[in-house]
Amino acid sequence: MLDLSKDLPPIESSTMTDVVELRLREFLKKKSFRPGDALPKEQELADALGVSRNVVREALSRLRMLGMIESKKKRGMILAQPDILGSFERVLDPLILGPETLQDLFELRLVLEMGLADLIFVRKNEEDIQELEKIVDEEVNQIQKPFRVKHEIAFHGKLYQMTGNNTFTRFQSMLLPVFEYVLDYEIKTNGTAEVGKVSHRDLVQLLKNGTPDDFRQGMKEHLKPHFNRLTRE
Amino acid sequence: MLDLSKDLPPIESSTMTDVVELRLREFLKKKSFRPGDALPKEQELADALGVSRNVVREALSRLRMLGMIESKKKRGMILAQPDILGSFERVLDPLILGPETLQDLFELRLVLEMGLADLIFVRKNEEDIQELEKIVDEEVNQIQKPFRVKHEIAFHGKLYQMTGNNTFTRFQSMLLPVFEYVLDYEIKTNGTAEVGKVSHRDLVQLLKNGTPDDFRQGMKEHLKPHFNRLTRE
DNA sequence: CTTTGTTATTATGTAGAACATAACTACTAT
DNA sequence: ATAGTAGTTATGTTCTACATAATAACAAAG
Repeated sequence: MLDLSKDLPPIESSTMTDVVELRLREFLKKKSFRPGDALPKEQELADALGVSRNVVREALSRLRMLGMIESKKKRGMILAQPDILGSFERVLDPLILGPETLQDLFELRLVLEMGLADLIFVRKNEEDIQELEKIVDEEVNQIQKPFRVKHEIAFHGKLYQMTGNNTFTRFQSMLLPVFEYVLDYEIKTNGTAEVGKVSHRDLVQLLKNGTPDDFRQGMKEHLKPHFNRLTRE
Repeated sequence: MLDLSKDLPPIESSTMTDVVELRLREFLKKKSFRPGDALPKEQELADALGVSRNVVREALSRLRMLGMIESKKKRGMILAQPDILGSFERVLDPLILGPETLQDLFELRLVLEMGLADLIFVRKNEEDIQELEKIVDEEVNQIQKPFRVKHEIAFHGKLYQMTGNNTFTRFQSMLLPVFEYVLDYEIKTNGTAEVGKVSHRDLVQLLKNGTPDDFRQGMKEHLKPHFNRLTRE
């Protein structure tokens, strides 16, 4: 018997709302509105598109969630600068995401931290180093799990922040629950989460006296246990 | 005169739809539904929340866009695996994003490509190398701009694909318009976009015979012109 | 003449009812 | 047992109506 589902994939019927959402996004791009520009009112859009105001509102509600538009009571709607990470935030829940995606995100973290070195060295300053040292100092003798996690977050979070790249920083803080989740899973299955040979303190030293490549090598050692878990797909 | 807008930030009144969207997301997490589980029907949600079905639908429309739920005509709604990059895709338009965000994303690319080395070496195989060589061969003598961009995309895109990480690959292809935009801007202002000393062909050689760190060093040289543009914030 | 209070206007926010439609169920007929 | 039929139901869509807040225009007051 031949596999029908291969030759005849189920038709995906998009709803009016889907179409309107797409059309509106195209409209915003094509007209090359500038942020702050006023948009046509809902009823006008509905009339032009030939759908009910309700459908238009559902589509607009989506764009509003993405931050592409803002609506004020009488003034109408205005184009806004969308928040690229806002929608990310809503979806990034370890309990909802599938295991493949979680693995992808975990790998993303490894790649990011390995690639950060150059940017950090361009942007770092004395205060940053001092703050890192402070974090490391508080870390001593705190080996219980909740504290370790807290310092792990503080240390690596500070590294992202040192890039001066706000998108990075927010991205990292959003990915944190994912890392924690994967780590917990790792502990449950492997018994314990190994720790790399290079400590946070070592990394700070490399940051002060080393080159970007030195720091990157240190980071690689620090993350080694995680890298060892990577499989050939 | 003191700056009133500092001391008295405008109150942000969230609409019912915003609240309902939040409540629904909490509801989905709290009840720990599994993907595929059926959700209460719209009218029940509306009654429970004490709002009109219209508001619930606007909120559901958002979740549907995020891929968190799917609706079928009679069967009701079911929880789905959200697509973390889907919403990204809608927003990632260089014409809409602000210059700071574009800069952030450009830096993200540099960080990613510097960090990819280890993952690539874990996952690479003979076919990948051959395909890369093929891309490089076609590259020769094609120095007109559209062709150069095309090969640039083909080569670096293949690198991402070699990670076997689907999230990376999609991410990269979505970021492409941003890179192109920034590069065009660079050419317009600086006259021309410089090219690093290490060519694509060199990188392939490093991939075949070198270590991850060799490859990374090569990539750094390859991207050097871009790194040189980084400012101390 | 500027500031304050009032009113009218208007576009979004919210509600409710109604019908269309697709998908599912159960029954029926041959 | 298969195909055809009718009934049921939850989402998709439309329409109407009203609440509400922001704005403008104007009137009143110092």
